[in-house]
Amino acid sequence: MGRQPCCDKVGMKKGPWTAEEDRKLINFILTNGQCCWRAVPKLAGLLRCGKSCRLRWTNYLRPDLKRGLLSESEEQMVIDLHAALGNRWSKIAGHLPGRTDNEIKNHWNTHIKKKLKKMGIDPATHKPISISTDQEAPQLQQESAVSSGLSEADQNKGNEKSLQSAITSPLSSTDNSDSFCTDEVPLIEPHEILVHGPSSSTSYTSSSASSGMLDDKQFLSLEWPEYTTMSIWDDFNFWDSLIEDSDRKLVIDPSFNQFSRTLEI
DNA sequence: AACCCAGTCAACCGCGAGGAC
DNA sequence: AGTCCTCGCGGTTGACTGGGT
Repeated sequence: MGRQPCCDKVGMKKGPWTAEEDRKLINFILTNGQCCWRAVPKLAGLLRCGKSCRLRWTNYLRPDLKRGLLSESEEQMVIDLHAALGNRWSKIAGHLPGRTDNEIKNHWNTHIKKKLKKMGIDPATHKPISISTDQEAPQLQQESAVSSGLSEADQNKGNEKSLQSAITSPLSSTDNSDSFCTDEVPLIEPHEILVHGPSSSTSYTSSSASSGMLDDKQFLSLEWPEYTTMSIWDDFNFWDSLIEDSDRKLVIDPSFNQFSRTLEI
């Protein structure tokens, strides 16, 4: 029996997403939550396969995504995690809140690989490419290991274990109690996304929002605002605009995995 | 101005894991 | 136990962009 295609390719649209498609998908997910992806395009009125919808959402439309280049500390963390985990991008992404596996993978292939090679480090093994030809490499590698808290022995054996030491100093947290288990992909749990109101900082946390949880009664039905132009993120980040709006909170309904924008009463 | 080329990144493809039946 | 289905992952592709000539 042949493998079934992920979708009926006839009539399916491919290629870049249009603003209208984005709007439809966002609308649908905000209204219905993330359910069976296969059903999403049909229900949302999209001529896309479910896989494409899921990818678009997770890699681009999700509200908890950071945009822009990885910071130095994020980059260092990617290097450390890659040394421990290899090309397990989703695991690596799990330790970098707001970053996607695709984003990290791309960044690795386009920036970090080159950077490491320049430093005389083999990006695949994280070892010096050639000690005789590049005297800088050992020192640099040592620096890297020191900064990450990984000993060479750690790197050579028990990668999963050594990772623990690497990830207990995540950029995202000064409190180690919040560090992630390596086997867990700490995608932001719905109940964890919360934009604080005027009383707190404008930033939102993906690691611990317990102190800011809202009562269920505070959820109000969502009305997606009328952004009529192209990709609503292109000129400004819509979610940021929500965040910065001190009168509103952005939360996800924990029971339905459903986004709701709530008004602070 | 036109062309070429390398870099970047969004999106696609195919596979494996895991759950339901 | 076997089959089917869905989802998620990692590798790859290809469109787009900016710099160089």
